[in-house]
Amino acid sequence: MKDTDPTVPHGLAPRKTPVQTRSGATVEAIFEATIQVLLADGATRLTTTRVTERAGVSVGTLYQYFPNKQALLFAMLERHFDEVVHRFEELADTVERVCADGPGQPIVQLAESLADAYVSVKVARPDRTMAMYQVAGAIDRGNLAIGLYERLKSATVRVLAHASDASFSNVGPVVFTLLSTVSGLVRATFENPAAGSEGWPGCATRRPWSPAPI
Amino acid sequence: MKDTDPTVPHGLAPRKTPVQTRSGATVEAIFEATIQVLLADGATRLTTTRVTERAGVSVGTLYQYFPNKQALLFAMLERHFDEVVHRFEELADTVERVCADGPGQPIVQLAESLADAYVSVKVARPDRTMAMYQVAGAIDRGNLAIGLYERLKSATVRVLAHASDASFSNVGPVVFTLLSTVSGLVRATFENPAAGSEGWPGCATRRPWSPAPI
DNA sequence: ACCATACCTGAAGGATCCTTCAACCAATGG
DNA sequence: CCATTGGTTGAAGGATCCTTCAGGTATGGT
Repeated sequence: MKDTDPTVPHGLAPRKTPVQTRSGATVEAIFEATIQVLLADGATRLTTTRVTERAGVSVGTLYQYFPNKQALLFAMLERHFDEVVHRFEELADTVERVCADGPGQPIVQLAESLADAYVSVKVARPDRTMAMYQVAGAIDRGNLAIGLYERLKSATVRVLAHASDASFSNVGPVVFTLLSTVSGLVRATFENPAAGSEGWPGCATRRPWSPAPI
Repeated sequence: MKDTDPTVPHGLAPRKTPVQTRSGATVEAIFEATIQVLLADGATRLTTTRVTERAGVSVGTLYQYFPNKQALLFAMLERHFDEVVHRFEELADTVERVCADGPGQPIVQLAESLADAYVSVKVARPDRTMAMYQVAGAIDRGNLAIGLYERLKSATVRVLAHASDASFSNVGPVVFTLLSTVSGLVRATFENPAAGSEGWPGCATRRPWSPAPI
């Protein structure tokens, strides 16, 4: 009965969902261990055995919840992304409530709120953010975001609709550009802490290297 | 005597450089095959055997030029990035020649030229661009760009210096932001052709999926 | 306290994969 | 034309890695 969700690529759906509290903690430990292994050993050395060892459980346990390694990574990606989406929807709700029947807010302020929402999720868990960057390329994201991106987009549109000094005839490109540039800047900053903070007032540069945008 | 270049991480330096034309073609074929395998089978299925099969050479040949798989990917990344840098330096030369002792150009135009330079390299070889995105996360980029990013930065600074209507007290953050946002937008467009072109006047949307910014 | 279920274990099968090396072919220049 | 150096081959060793499954343990509702 599983593996029917059209938004999840074939063979990547979780095998079962934890029902007892113990197993809930187990899956959580596996997720956390995956991040640690990813940051410590890199994506190429990410192994089901290494993950389960670090999580303090047996390999078989992992395969109880995920049909294969890809499914584990996919689930992590989905979870992380869902958090961003959720944060955006919260912001949209707030903005709608505040600007219920007022004049709205300046577009600059709305854009800053959106950027803040995005950054806040990333900064809250830098390790997870970095881990996601590592696997994002190697994963078959397929139609991961076919629904998730739509939600992100509509939340953004809802926010942008309350601009007091701007209105968009077609928001599509606007939203895409906004999200792409913000995520690009954030990603570059995470991956190049040296170059990212260098020269910025009040930012201390620590690491002496600076890989650049591919 | 090899593996002494401080800008190349330990163990990732090429074993030897082709000297005859035949071997030059071989290495080129290996690079090309790597891209194809990357796009066809994904990063996780990228295998030295698969690459050499597709390149029409033997496995041993690959290991004659690269000490290991990582080194091959690293060399590709370096080569691709070097092309971007080169394109930027060309642009800087051109701008300096044109604005030799004139009033310079509007900052908007200079920024557009820079963006164009970046995009032109990416668009010239979409396959290679996509391949780079796939491996960029999984590769130990280490100090890949410690020198390469400096060149990219200084070329950008040289261009920006000829703005007729702007001057920057510290260009560091400006350059970083410019490059990060442009690369972010380009990457998102490459990875999400649907969402990237949707709603843009004169852009035909083809694919029905749209993974979003991680 | 008891039992149906949920959950966990970890050795082992089977499948790749990375890398080497000894033997063999091709080119270049004197 | 021949010797030297450059280039290629591909089977095989050794190392992981993914995934399963039969057997055992914990949980929580009754």
